[in-house]
Amino acid sequence: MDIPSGSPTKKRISESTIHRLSRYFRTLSLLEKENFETVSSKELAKREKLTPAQVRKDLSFFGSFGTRGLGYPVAELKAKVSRILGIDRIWRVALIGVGNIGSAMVSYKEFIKQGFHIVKLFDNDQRKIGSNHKGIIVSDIKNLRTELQDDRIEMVIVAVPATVAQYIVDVVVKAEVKAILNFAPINLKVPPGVHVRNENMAMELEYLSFAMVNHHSPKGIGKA
Amino acid sequence: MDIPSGSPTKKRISESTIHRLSRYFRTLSLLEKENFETVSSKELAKREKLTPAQVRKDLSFFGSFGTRGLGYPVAELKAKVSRILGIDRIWRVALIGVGNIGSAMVSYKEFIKQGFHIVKLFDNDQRKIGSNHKGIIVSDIKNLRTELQDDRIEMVIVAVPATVAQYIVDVVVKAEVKAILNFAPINLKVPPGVHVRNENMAMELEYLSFAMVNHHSPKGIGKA
DNA sequence: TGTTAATTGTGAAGCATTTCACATGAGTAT
DNA sequence: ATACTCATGTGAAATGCTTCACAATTAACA
Repeated sequence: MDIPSGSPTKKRISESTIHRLSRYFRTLSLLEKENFETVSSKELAKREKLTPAQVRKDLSFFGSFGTRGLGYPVAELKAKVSRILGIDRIWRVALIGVGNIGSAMVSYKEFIKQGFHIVKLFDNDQRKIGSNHKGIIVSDIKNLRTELQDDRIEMVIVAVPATVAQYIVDVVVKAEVKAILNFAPINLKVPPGVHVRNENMAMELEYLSFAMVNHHSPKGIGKA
Repeated sequence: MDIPSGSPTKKRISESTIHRLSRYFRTLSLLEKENFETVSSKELAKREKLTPAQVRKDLSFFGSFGTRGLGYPVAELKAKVSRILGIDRIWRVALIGVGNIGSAMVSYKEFIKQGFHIVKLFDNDQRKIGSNHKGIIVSDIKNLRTELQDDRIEMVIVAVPATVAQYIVDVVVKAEVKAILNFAPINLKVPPGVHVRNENMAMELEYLSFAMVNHHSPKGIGKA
């Protein structure tokens, strides 16, 4: 339906392409608010600091969504991209660990905007269990496995200390959750078929640090 | 001492290599705690789910740190990597926007561990200005430019609403700060020579979403 | 209705990154 | 000493990603 039919060989789509699709989605939402009817690959590229060819190639992996001479219909393309990313629906998400980062994530607007609904919170701290965060009552982590299953949770966000993250994830895996966003700074072990993405804010600061000490100009050719 | 001298052609180092160096650094810290004297590219690769060749190639861009037949000396390699990344020193960081994410970042352990010291906080909310977060008094954002300069801030973390992020960043740029970690979901415009990295947690959830709807798991999660 | 201008979609070329494969050097044991 | 083993460092091959360049297609307008 969305992918050109008669293509039996599912090409591997690169991680970079998917990340760019996320960015296109965000920009398309903005363009929609700005009342653009259509947008060219040129304009989209300009806003994302990419080449027009890159934009067209990314989209072409999934179909032909534009009109030659005109560009892409904004609303329609946005719908297609959200379909491709799988965010044309609601995902039921649980957050494990209501500490500093966890609390921030409960209120993180970008999640809700894109269909990620945090519907359960877990913690092991008696002072937090039973308390209310943005309308959600914190559950005891003792019941993690059963509650994840009973509530048909599809994704979890792990925001617990590194020391217990693997233990928690083992339980999450037993509850047959197949997608994990991990904030703990460790390499989690999961069986095949379970997807893990790591979020580590220090890595981006480290990149900045590297860039600064090497005097790389962001655009350009190395050394000043 | 660090980079092979007499190499006039500074090869461009890829973003992936830098990110992997961050990961090596973290793993080397762990290995050090586990009392490993040396580590082979094979072992490092296993822990990071990479190939040994990848590890060796990454390191080889910066010098020869290993001993044939033996591997790499853990403590020494860790020191070299931290030198390469520029985290063998303290960076003076300011955090702008003490909201949900901002507050979480003040307490984020990975920053301190790697030399990123948040020494200033800014907000525009009168109720927050003057309050104390982990020993730091929140400053009025009105004084942003002068205080950034007076306190010799080298990096800023922008955790303000998207609507005001560009305005804030313009001030930050005027204060001659050259490195920005941006949590606002917009594409910031900065002049050449200013480094920006974006952090958007929703993007990783979107990647998970994509992975789930495309790549069915081996055991088959019943989705049609 | 024909001509012009715009912009897509896409093979192919051009780069960049990863992996291979092996010579090389270091340590160890006899 | 010599032989043997291990694991690095690195050109070269393989793979993957981005950009180019242009035919194809559409809208606008005379």
